[in-house]
Amino acid sequence: MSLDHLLLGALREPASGYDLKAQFDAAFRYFWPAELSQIYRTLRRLEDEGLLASRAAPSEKGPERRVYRITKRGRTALRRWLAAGPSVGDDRHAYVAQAFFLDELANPDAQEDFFRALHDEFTARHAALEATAKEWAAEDAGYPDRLPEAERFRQFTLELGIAKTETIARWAASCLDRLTAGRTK
Amino acid sequence: MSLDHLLLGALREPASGYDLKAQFDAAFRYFWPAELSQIYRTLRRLEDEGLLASRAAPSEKGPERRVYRITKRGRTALRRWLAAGPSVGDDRHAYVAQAFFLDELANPDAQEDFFRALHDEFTARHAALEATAKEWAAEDAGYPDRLPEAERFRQFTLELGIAKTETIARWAASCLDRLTAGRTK
DNA sequence: CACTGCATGTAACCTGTTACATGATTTC
DNA sequence: GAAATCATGTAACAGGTTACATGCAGTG
Repeated sequence: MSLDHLLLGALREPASGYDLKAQFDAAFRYFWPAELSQIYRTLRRLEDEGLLASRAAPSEKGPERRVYRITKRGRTALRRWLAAGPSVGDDRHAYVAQAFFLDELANPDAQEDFFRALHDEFTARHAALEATAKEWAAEDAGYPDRLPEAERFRQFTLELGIAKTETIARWAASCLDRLTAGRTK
Repeated sequence: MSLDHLLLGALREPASGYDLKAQFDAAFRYFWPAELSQIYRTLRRLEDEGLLASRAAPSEKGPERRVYRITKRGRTALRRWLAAGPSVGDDRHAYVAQAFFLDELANPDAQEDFFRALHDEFTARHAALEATAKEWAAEDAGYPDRLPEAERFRQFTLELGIAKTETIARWAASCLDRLTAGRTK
């Protein structure tokens, strides 16, 4: 049910499904991607449940927009979700499973390529998040301390992304080192 | 389709669905949990596709077992998956989304409780993985270097789990510090 | 005889992805 | 007039969860 609550959270400011998709791509992508079709479907359901309300609004360009806002009951549901404490679900990481079975790839070059590719991927993700942090730093006075409350929590989540991608990239590099060390010895 | 390949990987040694569930709970839980009902369903499909073969076998206790083994085509599919390079899917972490909206919880105590709970959770997970590493160290001679190849890769995945849980626990502690610092100031 | 562990499964449901359909407005 | 962007949706499918059903064998 997390998509429900993400939409409730995002709709503290009124927005259309299309707007929300943009927000997901820009800000939520790293911890909760979502497709437009799913967003629309969920918005309608949340309205049926009374957690959202919508009205039609003219668009500056293109067809009519349906703009959603959160209701009191929606806000209550959002707060209840937050107050229930962190919901730490399951991890599903196919690349870890691949690493687990990598001895099946008897060729040492292929094994090394695997960890090299992982290292490159997470180094790139790390760099992208660092770049975002720099943008935020340039925009907000008082960064990174003395931020307004909402920005502070957003800052926290960005920091986690940076720390995690760095950890994974470092791990991949260390695996690669040990694999190549075993060969040249 | 990752569950398919996890089962193929696990079935380099023949096993029943029930055995596999035990293996998922013991070893794969941290990167790919799976329910029995899903395992059974998938095993049957993989047999239909010719990637697995099964035979009935008597059980020492309880009803007859259905023991699966991987076929040549299955092994090829497994190798192809590994050789295709790391498949880095999407992350979906509800607790990060909660942190993102945590300003909605106006009460500072509740905000701090959130990060305290996160810290405790990941510290516990970290400790559990460290304990597993110690067990492995006690069992395997030549740990942590000079391990047989298969064990080495399992060791790598365990290390990643340890490093990631530590990173997250540290991040939560740092958020908590900054929240409390802001209050007493 | 009840309980626990072994062992296999079905059915209903929920969530998320992919492909497709529709149509308006602005830009080249 | 074609392409890009805005904007909303439907349908089919894939993957995962939950609840339930069945039945054997050993233990207290």
